[in-house]
Amino acid sequence: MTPYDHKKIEEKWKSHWTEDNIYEAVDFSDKPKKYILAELPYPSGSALHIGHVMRYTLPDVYSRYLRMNGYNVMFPMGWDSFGLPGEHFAIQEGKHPSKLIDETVEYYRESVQRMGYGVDWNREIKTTDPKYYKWTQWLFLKLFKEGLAEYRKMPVWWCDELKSVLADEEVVNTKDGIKVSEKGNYPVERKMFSQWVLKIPQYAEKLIQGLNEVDFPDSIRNAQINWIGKSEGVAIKFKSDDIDFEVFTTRPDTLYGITFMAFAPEHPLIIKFLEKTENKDEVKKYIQKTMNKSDLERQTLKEKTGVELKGIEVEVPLTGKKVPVFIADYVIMDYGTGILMGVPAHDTRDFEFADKFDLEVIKVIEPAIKQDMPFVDEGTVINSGDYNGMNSKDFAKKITEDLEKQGLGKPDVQYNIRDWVFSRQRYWGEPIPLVHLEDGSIKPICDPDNPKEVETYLPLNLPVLEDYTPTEDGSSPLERDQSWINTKIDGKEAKRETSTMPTWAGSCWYYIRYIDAKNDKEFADFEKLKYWLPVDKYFGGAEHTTMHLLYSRFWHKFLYDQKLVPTPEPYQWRLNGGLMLGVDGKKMSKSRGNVVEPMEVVDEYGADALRMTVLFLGPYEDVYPWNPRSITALSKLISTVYSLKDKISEAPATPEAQKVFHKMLKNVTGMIKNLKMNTCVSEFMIFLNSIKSEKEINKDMYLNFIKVLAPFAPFMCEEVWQELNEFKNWDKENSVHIQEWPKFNEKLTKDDVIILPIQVNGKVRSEIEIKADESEEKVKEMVLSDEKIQKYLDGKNPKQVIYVKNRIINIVT
RNA sequence: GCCGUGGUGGUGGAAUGGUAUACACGGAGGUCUCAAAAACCUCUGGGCAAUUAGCCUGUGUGGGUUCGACUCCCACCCACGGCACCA
Repeated sequence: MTPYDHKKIEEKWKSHWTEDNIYEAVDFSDKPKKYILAELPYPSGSALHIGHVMRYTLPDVYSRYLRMNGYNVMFPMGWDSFGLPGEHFAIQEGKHPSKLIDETVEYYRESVQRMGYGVDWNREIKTTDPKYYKWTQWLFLKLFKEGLAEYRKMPVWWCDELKSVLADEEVVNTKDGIKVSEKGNYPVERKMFSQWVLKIPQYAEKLIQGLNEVDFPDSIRNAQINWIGKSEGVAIKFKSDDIDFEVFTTRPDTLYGITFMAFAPEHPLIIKFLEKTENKDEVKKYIQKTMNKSDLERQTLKEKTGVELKGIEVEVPLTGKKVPVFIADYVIMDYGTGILMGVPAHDTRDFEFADKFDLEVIKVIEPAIKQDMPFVDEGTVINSGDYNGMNSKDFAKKITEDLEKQGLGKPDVQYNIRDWVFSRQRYWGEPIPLVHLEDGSIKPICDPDNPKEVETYLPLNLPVLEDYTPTEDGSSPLERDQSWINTKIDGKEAKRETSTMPTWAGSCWYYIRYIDAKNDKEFADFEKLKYWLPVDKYFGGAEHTTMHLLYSRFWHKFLYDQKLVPTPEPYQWRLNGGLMLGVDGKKMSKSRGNVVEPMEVVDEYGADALRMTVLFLGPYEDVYPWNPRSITALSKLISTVYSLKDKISEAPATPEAQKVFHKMLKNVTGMIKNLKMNTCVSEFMIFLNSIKSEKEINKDMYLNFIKVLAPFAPFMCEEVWQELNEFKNWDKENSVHIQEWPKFNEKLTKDDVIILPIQVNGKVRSEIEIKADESEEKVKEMVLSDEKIQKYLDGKNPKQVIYVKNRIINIVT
């Protein structure tokens, strides 16, 4: 008996598989295609970490299963190597990112191979490779050409700790309502900057509608819809003497309840009102005070503040009522028109404001059941002229029509989603391929639709800067390289844009590049895209739900409109993976000392054992603490299977062994399809528990088991497969991983004798042994004559007897 | 507050409306051993009872549908995740 030497065996097969690229995905193969994708890692450590192992193992098992079932499977891998994580790692290590990243990628590739992931290495991509980011820049130029990229001076989130601006999505709320950076939880503040934005709101509707075409879990669908934040309502025209403006509302049915109007302090129309108002100084003072408030103050502010524009009135359309005008800090400038109609009776915030300023409250909707004000649900319309008595929902439609007829309003839709801040004043990113001319105009460095220009001017290489660290004032480190900045376009002096793109840029389209990774004429061949798209199954992290997953859908929809991709959605199906916590049940971190290094685990127990361990934990999407006992159990399982090869014989399997095998095969075949890998592992254990003490094990059965186990424990299974088949030299055609998945025999999965539980009034009281598929009559007869059951019947006839074939019988008395 | 997901032994978790707790971890006892580890075997939801049986109870709480409910319906409680002065 040879003990299982995981180190030697895993190293051997890793080399063979990689050298022969046995997991190659073939373009235009006759086999049906499956594109299985897992989010690409950003290399920012010494190797893959345990989170990656959690994310990649199940998709790998699944794609191996598909490959063995006759599919042309693509399971690619690449490196999201631009961006803050890599740059931070470089600063920390004191090395230049351009050097460090390549070393890091080597380690990552090595650890992916050590885990046994079945990747097609011909399709490997790296977002920092100029051959790759040439096309990232090209895509940006396409967006720019279509008016979806814009340079704008605007308030953006600035994080002093990270020395970087952040997109809305990269800023999160703490429990106390304070805004911090998503990466690292550092405080952020609003600052005015000139930034590049991508107009994702233009695709808001398409991004919502597209969710109906794909198979995403409700949690993800819901989170994206929530983030986009669609509200349907009416834009209503208001008037104050000669000043006209529009207000967005979702509740036109409360029009008769308006008792004031409120403007955001930043609103540009206020200047016009200032000339007329009686308390000009007071108003100016209020605005100044509000604007000077730090974001922190405004965020945590409990009480609403405001000031009345004395002497100014606004006329409410249809009703003709005149109402006072306020400036209030609870009105947000960038939502709707930055103005709201105050209906205190039916809006909690307006109610609070009216209460503080002692304003009139007019109830215009009567709830079915008496309730305190403010009442925000539907009810019966009152105090609204001719409309009284209607249901408020119907009234909303009616008044919208009436407003529209009189030219006083029209249906309108508003979205919460904001323009995506796309530039970063950091070194480690794709340079934005634009130049600024002396007259202030901005030009692309080439026309993306002119192949010759594209060939000449792209990629715009990132210059190698000795000092790449971020600047104190938030300007780009690229400004240190004057020779790079100063350039000429059409003979005119120009300065290059010095901002770079955010981490997200490269990952917006990487799944497209895998399809045609080496194309240097275009970003990808359309025919190949037609074959491979959409991604059939996409695995990733929940943290990307409103970032990468939304951003890449946005780019894809744009590309679809440009007829550059054949499908309206990139990903047909999506599942978010869970997390591995430390032994203590807390988030892994170096300071807590609870980090599990997967490569150390592989050294000690082998990759197969680690793979099985993370699969056995439970469902893919859940969060688990690391259990060091579990790895020993699964490592034992691997050794057990390996040692069983010494027991194989040509003698036919016993009927019992056959039954256990085919049951296991049937169950696993069904479960793996549904990605229930944890119960697959249980099935393996049940099978092994039942046969491991046999003196002899039938060779065919054992080899079929090895095939089924191969996606889970690829190294050990390859070793056993090669040995028992007596393949002397390695030939990729003989790999266990491209063998056909064994078929189970339905007949052999069925028991001949069944222990049938007997219930009396729904409670199990006894059981009898019956032949499988015994007639109902016979079963009933046997059951009713059962001694124990007779006791429960007490001489009476049962009212009803329900027999579920081969499963259960219930006697109702 | 709104939206979503979930709540099963000491722990991770299994269960097309059909014997709840498969499989594993942990625990208890045993075999082997001078001893320990490893390995193997038995037991392991709670309670009553106990040679054997047997009985009661039990999937967050309270109702309902059903011969039968972890599963379906209604109400509530709790945990986690997303959004949030979004008009």
